[in-house]
Amino acid sequence: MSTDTRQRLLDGALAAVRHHGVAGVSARTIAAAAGVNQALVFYHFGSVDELLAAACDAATSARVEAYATQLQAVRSLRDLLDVGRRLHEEERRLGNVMVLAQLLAGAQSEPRLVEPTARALGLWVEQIEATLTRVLAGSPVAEVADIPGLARAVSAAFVGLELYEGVDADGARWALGALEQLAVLVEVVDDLGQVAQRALKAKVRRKRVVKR
Amino acid sequence: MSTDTRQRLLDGALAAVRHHGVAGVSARTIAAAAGVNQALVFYHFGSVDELLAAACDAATSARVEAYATQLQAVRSLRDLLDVGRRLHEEERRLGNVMVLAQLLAGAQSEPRLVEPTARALGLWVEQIEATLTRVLAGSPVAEVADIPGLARAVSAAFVGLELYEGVDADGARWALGALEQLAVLVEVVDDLGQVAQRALKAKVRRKRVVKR
DNA sequence: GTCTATAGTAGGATAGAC
DNA sequence: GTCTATCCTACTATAGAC
Repeated sequence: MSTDTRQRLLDGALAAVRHHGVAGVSARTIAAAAGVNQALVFYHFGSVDELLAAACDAATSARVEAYATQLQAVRSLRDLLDVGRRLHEEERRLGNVMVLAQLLAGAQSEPRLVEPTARALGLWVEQIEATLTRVLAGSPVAEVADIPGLARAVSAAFVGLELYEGVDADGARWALGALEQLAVLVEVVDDLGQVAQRALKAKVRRKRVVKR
Repeated sequence: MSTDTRQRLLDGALAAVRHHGVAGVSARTIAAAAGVNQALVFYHFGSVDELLAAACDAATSARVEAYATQLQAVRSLRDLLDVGRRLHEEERRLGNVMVLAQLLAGAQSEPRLVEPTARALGLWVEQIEATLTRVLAGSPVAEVADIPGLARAVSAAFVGLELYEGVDADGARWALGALEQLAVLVEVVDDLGQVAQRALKAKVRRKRVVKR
């Protein structure tokens, strides 16, 4: 059946990227992973790049959707850290972040991959941004933090950490732990009394004025 | 001359990775960029991967050395941000972060690239860690922040940002701006009076105990 | 050390049988 | 829709002339 083969190719493309990286992926390795004939890559998708683009789109939408409800339930920074850690571990286990990292690397010199990878990363950014906005509402941190920018930084950082993990697993775990600990600082600030918070906000505003 | 050709190949390798990515780099593209014959890649380095490894090593040592004195002169967070921004812009202009990102992507499925890329990233981590340790000494932030872990997180994040920049330049700039602004929070905390700082430190310690 | 030439392999893509 | 067969290109790597 056609739809079945298409799906096998989409799955095979992800598997091949996980296993061989962008540098080693080809119509042949994808077809092998999918258990179908090599010519079908071109029949169904036209070219290897277009198949990779489609696979990236499909995989990311599916994963983001799977986490949307969990993220929407997040109300505190502590919740966010819990969901974030679960999300990171699961995506890593499924190899999805790796695929995104590899395709981003490929997109740097393959224009046809730019749009799909940007869109995929954009889907994650969207979710993270909405969640951060909700969680940090009213916090003094919201005075300093540019939340849309922060959501983008977090997304990019996870890609970098994934690549780092591949060459130094201990170092990457260390880095991840440090980021989680850093969130404690935000909690501490949020737990300050009203008076101290107001003083802090004032200080922050003064700094920002000076800075510009 | 031999040493001249070796150098041309090392430079050519970096140029080729910048231009074609790991996925598109080959003995031929490197030789073309170096303006030498393709067979010399194998004569001087044995294989493409070994040349890439050597180029990665050489380039990173050179760049880290070039920044070591500037980083050692950093005494405040404001200094660090200034040097950090200059460093980031220059490395980006030279395309060095891109090379590291591409080789990290390649290393995920090419074991021979693991050691050189880990070492290259390690050189940056070393510098950043030493600088952070110096700058944050005595700050309440040092109570929460696991500095070695943070140095690793920062290094990995820059790699991710570089890849992000390739598919969404505006988003990446936004992210970078957000991270710089976040540093203001640290400054604010550092500028608190003695009493407030002591109170904050105590709060942080309590949090950490609870957390474990 | 550097070049030419070439063997051998892998990949993109298409034509045509089924 | 799927498979076989095939063309063409680009690659790694080496042998051998200079």
